[in-house]
Amino acid sequence: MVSQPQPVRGTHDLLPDDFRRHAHVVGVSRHVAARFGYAEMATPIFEVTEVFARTMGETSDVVSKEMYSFTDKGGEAITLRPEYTAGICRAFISNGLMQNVPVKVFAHGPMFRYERPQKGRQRQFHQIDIEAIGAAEPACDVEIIAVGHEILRELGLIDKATLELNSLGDPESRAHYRQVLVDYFTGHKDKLSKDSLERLGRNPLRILDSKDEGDRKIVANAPLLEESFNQAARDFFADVRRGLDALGIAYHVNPRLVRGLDYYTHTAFEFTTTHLGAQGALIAGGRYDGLIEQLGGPPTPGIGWAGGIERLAMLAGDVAVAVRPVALVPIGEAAEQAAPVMALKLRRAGLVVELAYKGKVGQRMKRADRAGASHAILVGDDELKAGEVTLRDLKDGSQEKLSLDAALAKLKARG
RNA sequence: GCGGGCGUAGCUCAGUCGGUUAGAGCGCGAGAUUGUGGCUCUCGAGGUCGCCGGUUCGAUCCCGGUCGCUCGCCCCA
Repeated sequence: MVSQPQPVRGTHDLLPDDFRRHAHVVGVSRHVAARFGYAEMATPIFEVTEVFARTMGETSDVVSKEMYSFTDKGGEAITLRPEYTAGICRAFISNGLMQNVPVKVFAHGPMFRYERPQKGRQRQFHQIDIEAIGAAEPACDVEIIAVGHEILRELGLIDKATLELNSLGDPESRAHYRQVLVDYFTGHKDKLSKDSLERLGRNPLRILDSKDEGDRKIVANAPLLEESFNQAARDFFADVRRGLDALGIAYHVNPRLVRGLDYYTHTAFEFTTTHLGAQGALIAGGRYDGLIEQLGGPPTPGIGWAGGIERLAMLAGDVAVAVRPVALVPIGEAAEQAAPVMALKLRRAGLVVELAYKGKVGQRMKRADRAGASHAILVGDDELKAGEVTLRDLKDGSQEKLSLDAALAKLKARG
């Protein structure tokens, strides 16, 4: 036997049951987003590598080791998108959308990161994404977080999630804090873990998040971010918290919450869960006021978040099939000929019809049952001649003879 | 990229202290029931025991490698 093809490591097929769960997450998100005034859009699945390299920071893990990059036949450096934000910001610039601010959008689709797969982590995975570009007010931060909160609520996951909140301050505050931190940790250089020593040069804020025992002791006495805040940063964060309080959205201020990507400022947040092993983040995002400018656009504030569809779907669990079908079971030559026409008529009327075209009557009924049909419509040659069908309720086994139109009316009435 | 665990039927898993025909449940197919599904009973199909190599008279079992999955680290949705 020839060796059988396998999916590429870290990729997965979405069989109908999986797909239904995914579609449910996307569907709920889309509707909630629409109610908040976010319009759906999409950008290409790949971009010029520069788009991600410039926005996410050369030193971030995503850019330095996780990108699916290749050179196309025209010699262009291309990368499969590892996240949505950069692409949407690029689209904002390319399409001159600065005329339309604030641009509030919802998007979803596959993302690609070359990582070691784990539970809730794949190389091709899917995200829902919300962005509000051109809004600098804390009210927008509150709204963005509220969208995520509502989505989790409608998915029935709000009890499994915690909102972690922090502020990284404005660029001035953040830069100041970075220096303070570097100074502090440099003083404890000899006691830092190897990983954190690495972070010191690359992304010192990350050390705050370290899981290493020794690091944690040093971190415990580290200067706090908010001590570096200027008045503007302080006021902004207070406004965001007030807004969340007003909406009754519970959160936990976590001073150690820092984002991996360089472009974040001010509000940073994560809806986390303890139900997915090492992968806690369900939805994560924050404000990125300098990003558009970094990409070559005009100075434009922005804020957004991304949510992992696989993770959300895993937690949300099974989703029932929306509509149970009706099985049309022809018996005999003439009925077989007539059945497709009858089925089409029912389908045009809006019913979901499973046409049983194989096997003996018993087998056809068995298939009807397995397809989850609520009713079976049996048509024999004699019934056909009489202009009748037998409508059988598969739940209680009751059945009656009536015209196809009458059966249709009855099924429609039941919904 | 680093470390641990695991790969036996479509699925969930037994099993062989290394020995001839590798099992169960579920699912699938046929029949009991030639115009009636679910329940029951009978029968059946389906496996190079992940792959390659080594040790051995003999390997699904032991060893090495490899691929895949999984858990954790890094990082992230």
